Amino acid sequence: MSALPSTSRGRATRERILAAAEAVFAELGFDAASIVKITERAGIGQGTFYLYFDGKARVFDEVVDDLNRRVRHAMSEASAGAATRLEAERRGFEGFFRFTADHPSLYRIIRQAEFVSPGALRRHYTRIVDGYTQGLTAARDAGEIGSVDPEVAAWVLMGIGEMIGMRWVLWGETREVPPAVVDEVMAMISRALDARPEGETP
Amino acid sequence: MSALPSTSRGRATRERILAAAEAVFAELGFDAASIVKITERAGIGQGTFYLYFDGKARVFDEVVDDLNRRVRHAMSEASAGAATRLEAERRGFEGFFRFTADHPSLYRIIRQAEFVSPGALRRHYTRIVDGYTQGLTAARDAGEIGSVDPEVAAWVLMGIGEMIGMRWVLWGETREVPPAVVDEVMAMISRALDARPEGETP
Amino acid sequence: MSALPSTSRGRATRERILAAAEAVFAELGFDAASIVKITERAGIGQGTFYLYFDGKARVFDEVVDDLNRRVRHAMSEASAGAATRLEAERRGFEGFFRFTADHPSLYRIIRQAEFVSPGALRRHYTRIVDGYTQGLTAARDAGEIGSVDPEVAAWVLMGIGEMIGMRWVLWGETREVPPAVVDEVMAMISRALDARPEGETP
Amino acid sequence: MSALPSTSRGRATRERILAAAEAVFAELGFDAASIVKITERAGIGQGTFYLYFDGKARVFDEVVDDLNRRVRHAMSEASAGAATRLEAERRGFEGFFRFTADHPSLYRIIRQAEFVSPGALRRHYTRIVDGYTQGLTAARDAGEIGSVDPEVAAWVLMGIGEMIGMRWVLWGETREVPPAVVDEVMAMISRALDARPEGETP
DNA sequence: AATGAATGAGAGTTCATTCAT
DNA sequence: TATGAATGAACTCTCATTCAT
Repeated sequence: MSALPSTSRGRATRERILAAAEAVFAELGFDAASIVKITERAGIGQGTFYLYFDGKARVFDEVVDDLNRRVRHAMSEASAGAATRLEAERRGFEGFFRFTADHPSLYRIIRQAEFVSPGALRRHYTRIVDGYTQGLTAARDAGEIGSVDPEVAAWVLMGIGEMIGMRWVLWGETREVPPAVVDEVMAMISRALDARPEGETP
Repeated sequence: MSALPSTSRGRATRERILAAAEAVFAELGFDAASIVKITERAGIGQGTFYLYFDGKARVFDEVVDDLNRRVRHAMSEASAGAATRLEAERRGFEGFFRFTADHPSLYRIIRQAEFVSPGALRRHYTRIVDGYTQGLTAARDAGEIGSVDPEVAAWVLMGIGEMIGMRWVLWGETREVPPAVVDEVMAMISRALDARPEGETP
Repeated sequence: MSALPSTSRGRATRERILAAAEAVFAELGFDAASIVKITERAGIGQGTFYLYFDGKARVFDEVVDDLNRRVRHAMSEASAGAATRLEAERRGFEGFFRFTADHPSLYRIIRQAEFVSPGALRRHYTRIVDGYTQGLTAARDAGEIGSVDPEVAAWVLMGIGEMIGMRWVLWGETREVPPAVVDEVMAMISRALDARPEGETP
Repeated sequence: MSALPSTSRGRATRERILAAAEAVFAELGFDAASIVKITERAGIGQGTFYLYFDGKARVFDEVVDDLNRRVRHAMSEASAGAATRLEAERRGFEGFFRFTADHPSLYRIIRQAEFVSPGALRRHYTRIVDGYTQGLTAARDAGEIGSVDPEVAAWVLMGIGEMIGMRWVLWGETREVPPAVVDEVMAMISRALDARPEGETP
């Protein structure tokens, strides 16, 4: 039975466990990650772990939720203040790629989520997609893009982001998506969405 | 040290193990899948397993390779005989979705590959993408599509296929991608690739 | 090192722990009973426990002693004022059965005593038997019963009480020894002790 | 999942585990007995244990059943060939005391049964008592003893045997019930059952 | 007098792998 | 070619106890 810590010392311990867990999960994967490894990295005793979490699966859930929150924050931060939807999209993508580069753990951890807690992967993607869908709906209503189905388009964007990030950030030599590739991708997305050049009306 | 079987009986045993392994991996994931479960489903003794495979990770590798071969076969089968590149693309996608629906194991198994044998996931995607790249290069040279970068476009397509398949085949109620969604996706892809209407020259 | 409490608040805390421990031991047994469970039921912090007792085994000892004291009290209360030794015996048995029915914990806890603190079980039985022995010695000297060996007879009575209580109180449907059974048992005991009818001299 | 051994080697291993478990349970009690201690004494690996038993509680059950079978066998062996019921009873008791002296484990193990597997203790006593009940019923019908209720009498005898055995075999200095005590007890039982001297008719 | 966070030893259990048959 | 009994390292998790506050 894990309890929420009531002292500031307890709160600090909890944070240390969470951070250690994220690192170990990213490095070894859920299965190979053991409580011993997590507590060792957190610099605490094994028993202490169970004071804060009910088990390995529970920390994992929290780590996933945490990453999800942070990646969405990074994306909305990045796209804030963009003039057009397309510009927002581009900056959002760039924010996503940057976050991926800084936290390769995202991919490694997220991809295991499905087996650990059913629905976690879907929840993760859906939360991000929802943001896209809202933006695309607004853009379509404003005439910035053609009459695409916002939900379908949102999942399409999600897939593109995932795969491009994986290919160039995770597997590429430069650990970042080269500007030329971003340009190419954005051009394709722009056409796919039937985006109007700035100021033009349909 | 496992050896390739020389008798037909041996070959049959090997196949039984492979099939059992795929089923068990799909059902339980790599880690929860145990040799006992695999051998029990294959109807053989535990020791027999090691006559054919050097360990759990090795069967897993073969299962992944096998699935990869089969999904690519399904896609090329489906797109064979299409008049245009876009038509081929559409049929390929449909073949991919169908295979996914028939073998949900694909997603479940592939996603674990990364932690089991490093590079397996990348190899899987790269093989499929290579097919796309060749097709797109030919299409571009033939003027069927605009002057997109074939490799970037191929990864974009891969991402779209993955995510749409996951969203509608795995998580959708109908366990298949609704035709309307396929249409919408194909329309977006068509625009993204700057595809010329049939017979038109740039 | 635990100390006897000097304040009334301390004394109250000690009692709360003792009561909680008895309940938890009866419910779960010595081993499954944990300090956390005991302190939770007592409504105190874990550390507080060690202010009053040196460890789990020590509280257990006190609980056993306490139960022993209470069961002997219940028996002597019940038999007080009986005219003959046999009547006293009958009432004592009835008191014992009643106590057992009210505190099934007695059996459960006593039976574990042996492994927790060596000698505890023997001490428990010996204390009760001593009471019997005294009574029987007096009865024999007064000619109320035949010339049986008081100690042997006392252990015989102890065994009968234990087993009859277990059989009918613990395992019986009515959770009490039916009067007919008590009658039958008392008749057997009466004959065994060669008890003289009231007023008769040998 | 434990399986019955199919080879003679397997059968031998199972026996070794059972014997080791009985010894360790008797020495340390159920809780303090650990799988490591049992397997060490059996001279096998820890994992091997689980090939034959599903867990600690299961071996315990088998050990209890085994002891019960053996004690009943010892008692019926001892009383076989007795001329009268009372003689049979005496010899049965002596057999019981002897078995207890040879296997002090009986008491120590049996007494824990209740907490380990509910009903085990009751089952143990009931099986022995059933034997008594049959004998007493026959004796009553043959006029060897008075018209006592056989079931009540049987539990009374069970209780006497238990307590006398505990007091003199387990806790006595001689580790056996002194003949004088046996005589005294048998005299009491004889009177309690209203046993007729041989050849006499009621 | 009271607390509860922290600990680490040890519990039961699983499983990939080996090897004598 | 096939077997399955045996293994021991490693796993998750519990808990009596300590101690700074």
